[in-house]
Amino acid sequence: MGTDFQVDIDQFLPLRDVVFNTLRQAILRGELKPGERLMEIQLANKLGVSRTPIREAIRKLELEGLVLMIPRRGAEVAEITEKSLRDVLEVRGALEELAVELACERISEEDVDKLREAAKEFEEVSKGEDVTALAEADVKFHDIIYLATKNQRLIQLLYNLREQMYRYRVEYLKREEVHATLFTEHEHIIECIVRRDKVAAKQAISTHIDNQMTSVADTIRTKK
Amino acid sequence: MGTDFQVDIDQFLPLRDVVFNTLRQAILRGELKPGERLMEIQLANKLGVSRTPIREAIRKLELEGLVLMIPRRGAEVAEITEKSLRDVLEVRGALEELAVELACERISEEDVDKLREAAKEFEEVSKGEDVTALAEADVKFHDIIYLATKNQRLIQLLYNLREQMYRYRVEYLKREEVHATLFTEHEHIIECIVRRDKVAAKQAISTHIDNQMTSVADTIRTKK
DNA sequence: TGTAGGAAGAGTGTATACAAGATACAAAGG
DNA sequence: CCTTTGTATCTTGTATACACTCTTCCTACA
Repeated sequence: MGTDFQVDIDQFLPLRDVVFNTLRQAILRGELKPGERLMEIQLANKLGVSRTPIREAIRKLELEGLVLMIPRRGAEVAEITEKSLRDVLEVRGALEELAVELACERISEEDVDKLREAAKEFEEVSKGEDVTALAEADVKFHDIIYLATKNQRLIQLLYNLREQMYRYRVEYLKREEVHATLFTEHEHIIECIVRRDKVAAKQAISTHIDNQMTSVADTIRTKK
Repeated sequence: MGTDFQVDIDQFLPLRDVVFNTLRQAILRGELKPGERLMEIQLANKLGVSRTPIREAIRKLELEGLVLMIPRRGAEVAEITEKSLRDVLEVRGALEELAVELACERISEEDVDKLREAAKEFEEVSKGEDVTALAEADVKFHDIIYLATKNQRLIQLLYNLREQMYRYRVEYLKREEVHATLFTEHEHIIECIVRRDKVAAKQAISTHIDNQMTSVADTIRTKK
């Protein structure tokens, strides 16, 4: 009886981390636009904290390359150019290939089943209209592969690189004609992993990323 | 006539960056040992600054994974396990392969010449006893390849991954019997790049990294 | 003797205060 | 009319102060 005392986990997160996550999301989702200045007092007032947590959050954003520091002028949101996105995708491609390769070696039968489920769920969701849900289903699918690598450093880098493209990934998924292709690609990737066929798996994931690259490049050009 | 008034650029480095670099070096070179606590007041006194720059530096070290944050207890130097180094080397291997592949496509004739020079210099230095100089010569060689990729994100990641292994790399280079092998491998890599032979180049760099992995794993085991 | 309780100390988390550099604008001089 | 200089203001960089938590150790009581 009585209430379930569920602690709000955010309660225990230091403010700097709350601020960091907030700003990071805002930048990746395009709410804070490239070139926009991040002024400490202004942000502090807006978020209802002091300058200290703001500054500490900005230090992390700085190291992540999401903001550009100008001496004695503060931080501004880093520009995202087509070039910089291409750079990210090149790196991501290589690491995704590594990931499926390692997954072929290390994935458990259980996780293969999870992978099949995730692919199925992706197909289901793709029949609807909810692009955010679709993005999440896609994330879920790829996460299983990432985790199967058992390489913590790799997992962290892939999470990061994926988030860097959040905005553009959503644009990509808005194009309904790609949904079927994506599903087929997912199925193909699963097949390769089941057969533990590294070479084919790398090929498959590489195609998967290349398609995204082309689409993202288009999106950027037309949006500019 | 008159003097060139050249400003000391380091004069303008914010203290947080000085502290960040200092702590980073200390950790990577093993002066601050894994598990050791980084206490703010103590560090502040030692470095003659206040807690603020210390804290901001720690935020960056945190994001880089060099320190582990324990809530309300502060930062401690992250453990480096054999597993975590293997993880780093797996990732580094994949990115080095990407780098030579891109270098094959994008390197200029000029930079190929520089590469030859750097290899020669490495050979020269390897005749002496100065391990630090040898490490630097090796860095110089690989930097030329990195820069040839023209991929800023990749370059940054490779710099970072390399530094994470500074300690172990130096141990590796202390073993004189590997010097000749290294030189041969460098020569081979250059050949492949000159022929613009991506596949062979990837193979070559992969061997190069694998050798390091084996040696580093040995070093860790014996040191433990 | 062992354990519970509490007080003191140490250290982080957060806020604020102070210093100094950058910017913008206005006024003065050529 | 343009340039230059000075001043006011804004913002960052750094230091310090305060609050709160966790640990530790000592004491008192069972």
